[in-house]
Amino acid sequence: MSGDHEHGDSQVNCGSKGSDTHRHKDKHKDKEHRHKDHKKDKEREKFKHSNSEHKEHSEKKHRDKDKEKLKHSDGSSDKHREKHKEKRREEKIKSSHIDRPKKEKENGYVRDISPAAIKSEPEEGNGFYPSPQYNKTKQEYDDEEFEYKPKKVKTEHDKKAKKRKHEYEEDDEDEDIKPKKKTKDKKTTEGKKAKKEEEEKWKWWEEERSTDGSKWRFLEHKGPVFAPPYEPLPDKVKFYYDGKPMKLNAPAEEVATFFAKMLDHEYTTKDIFRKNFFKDWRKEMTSEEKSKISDLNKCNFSEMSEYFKAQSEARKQMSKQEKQKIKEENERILQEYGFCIMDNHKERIGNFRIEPPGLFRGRGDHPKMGMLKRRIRPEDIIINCSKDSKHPKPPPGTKWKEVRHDNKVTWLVSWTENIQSSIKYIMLNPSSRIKGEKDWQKYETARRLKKCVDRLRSQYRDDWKSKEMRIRQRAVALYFIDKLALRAGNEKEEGETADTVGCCSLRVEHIKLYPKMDDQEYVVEFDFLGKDSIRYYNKIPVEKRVFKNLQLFLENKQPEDDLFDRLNTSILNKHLQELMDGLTAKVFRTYNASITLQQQLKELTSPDDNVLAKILSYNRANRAVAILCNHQRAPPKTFEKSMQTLQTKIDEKQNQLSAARKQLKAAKSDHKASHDDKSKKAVEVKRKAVQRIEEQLMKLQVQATDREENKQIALGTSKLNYLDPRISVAWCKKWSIPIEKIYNKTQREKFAWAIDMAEKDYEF
DNA sequence: CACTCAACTTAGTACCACGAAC
DNA sequence: GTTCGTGGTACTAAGTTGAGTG
Repeated sequence: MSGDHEHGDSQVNCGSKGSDTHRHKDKHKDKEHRHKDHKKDKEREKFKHSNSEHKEHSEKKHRDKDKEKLKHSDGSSDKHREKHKEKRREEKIKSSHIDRPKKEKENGYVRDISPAAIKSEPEEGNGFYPSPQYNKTKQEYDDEEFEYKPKKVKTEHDKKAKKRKHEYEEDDEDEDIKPKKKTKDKKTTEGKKAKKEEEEKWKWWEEERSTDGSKWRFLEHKGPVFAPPYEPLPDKVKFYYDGKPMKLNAPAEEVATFFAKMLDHEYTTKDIFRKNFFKDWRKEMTSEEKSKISDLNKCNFSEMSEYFKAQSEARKQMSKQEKQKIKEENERILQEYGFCIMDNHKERIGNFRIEPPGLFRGRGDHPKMGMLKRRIRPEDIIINCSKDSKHPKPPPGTKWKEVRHDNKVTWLVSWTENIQSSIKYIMLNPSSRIKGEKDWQKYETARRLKKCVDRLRSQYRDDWKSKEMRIRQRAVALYFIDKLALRAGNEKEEGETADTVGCCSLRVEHIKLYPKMDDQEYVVEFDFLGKDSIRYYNKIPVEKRVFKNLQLFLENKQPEDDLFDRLNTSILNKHLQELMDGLTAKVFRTYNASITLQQQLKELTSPDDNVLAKILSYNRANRAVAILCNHQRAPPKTFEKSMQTLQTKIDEKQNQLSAARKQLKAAKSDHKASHDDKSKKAVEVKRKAVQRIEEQLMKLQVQATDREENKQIALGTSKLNYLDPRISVAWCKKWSIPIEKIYNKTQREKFAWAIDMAEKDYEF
């Protein structure tokens, strides 16, 4: 059998990302660049998949081949992808991924996600977390399935408003969405302070939601805050071209300052960056400037750069008063522009400042890095607000592009950005009702998935055997999304963005198959750049059937061909929608993240631990999720050093401890000798001292462990976006941990709904 | 379908204010 | 008082999703 597929191994090759992209771990270095014969590729495409027979599926084989299956050849859907590939092949050869600190999943946390892994325990201080869905027993699955019961909101709120059911989806019976008038009336009569306080306490989650698709009924705001106008450089600060000073006109000078400000960033050494910058810069020049300045290498921005450095230095040196003044001014702007009135409530706006002009910095190997992000003017701005509200005024002498009154959307201001021509928005803060409701709903959808995930899993397992290629691909992709928490993976337009992929857009070059690896069978090695060009690297054993399917998918393909050539996110999501209302690929991430947290908390929290140790356990549980979701960060620049100082402290403490112990011993023998009260007291005192130092030491050690484990893991993203906050709240309540230890102020604001409603027995 | 666009969520990083350490 | 280190935030890029269109 396997004989048929042995080519899989040699042929599948992660060629192109090359060592430049992933420079560290030697083990990934072995990739070769094998996209030599580009010209042939196109032709090969035509023939691809021509021999897709498989012994492995011999029973079905006959039915398979002439039908759908392996029905690669009708290829209509392949077509559109072709055009990109050529280019990719060429570019890849030299493409060097931008030199951001490389991050890898390979940090000692690679999870064992083999189905067999039932157990999960942190391993010698070096976290080791199994796949979420497999660390429970079958029994657990069964139990959980129907255990869920909607919980009541705190009783004292019950009378206030008609309660929404906790089950979001079920509350569409009676509609009675009258604005809570009383709030408003009070507000207008009372002072600002009182109003603010009241707003902070507004429990939107106890009110009815609108069901007609409108997002609000009333919306009033002050519009955006524009970037400050350009201030030309003082004459003494000169720009030199080819060694000669040259005064630039304001527009060109401004763009030059953008570059000057980035001078010590390595971005400015990148060819693409420089090329894009120079091209856009020239557009701002007068024809005279344009004719003179023809080579970026002859440009000397250093005086400008020095000037800005001096300025920022001066800013740091400002007196307290000056700083205070600036702070106050910012506060004033915040008060004026940072809030809006939405449906009788004053709500915080997320980003009320328009993005200032500058040079575009994409992430990863972005083809557009260095391009000029142009200044946004009032004429570019679309305002969205209520018809009957006081409309925001454009700055004197200017006009808005448009004022509209669309309550089917949540944004207040939008404009089109010039790099990708995408639309940017000003929206509300996460603490707002409109964001909170959505967030809550997201977790409810994930909980619904929990109820039917078993069904779905057995379904996709069945589909691995389908005779239709598209269904097999869909099923394998879904398996990855579920098991590995991969993102959906939309297609992207080549040349517009960095070359990154998600599940559906994985290419042949991104996986390697190992029928055997060490003591494991059917190992798949993933190595690709995901969102934000963060590397995903993982080796996992998969089920045989998956493995065989992958071999099938890889047949006769080139490294740059799509692994799932008969699948895209739209197909996948349509399928998911049929399986469960509201189900999309990303729900799996939410679900798996949250369920993992819950399980890990259960497993890792020891009742006897003190608060500190419990928090460490929480962080570890959180970390398991971050690892699952591949949330990485650059190790802080000061990491080594700060670890060092911490270690020094620990050593000191240890010395202290042994000294204290000695003293205790001495006191004890003293007491033995004399047996008097005084010596007894001394013993007690010493004992206490030892205890105290032990505690301090432990605290330090916990801190060190936590920090070490966190070196390149970012907890924030999962905490903010994937973990049902009610799990954390419940955990805090259960173990009497102050919520402040888990969520900072901003987070508490965002999760106010959860903090208010979750009790200690909350089950995700 | 394929393709585009709009809207909204998710993401990492730069930077700075603030409190601890000196 | 000054420096140091760090948590919190602001910023904005980069995803996902679904609707509309031809």
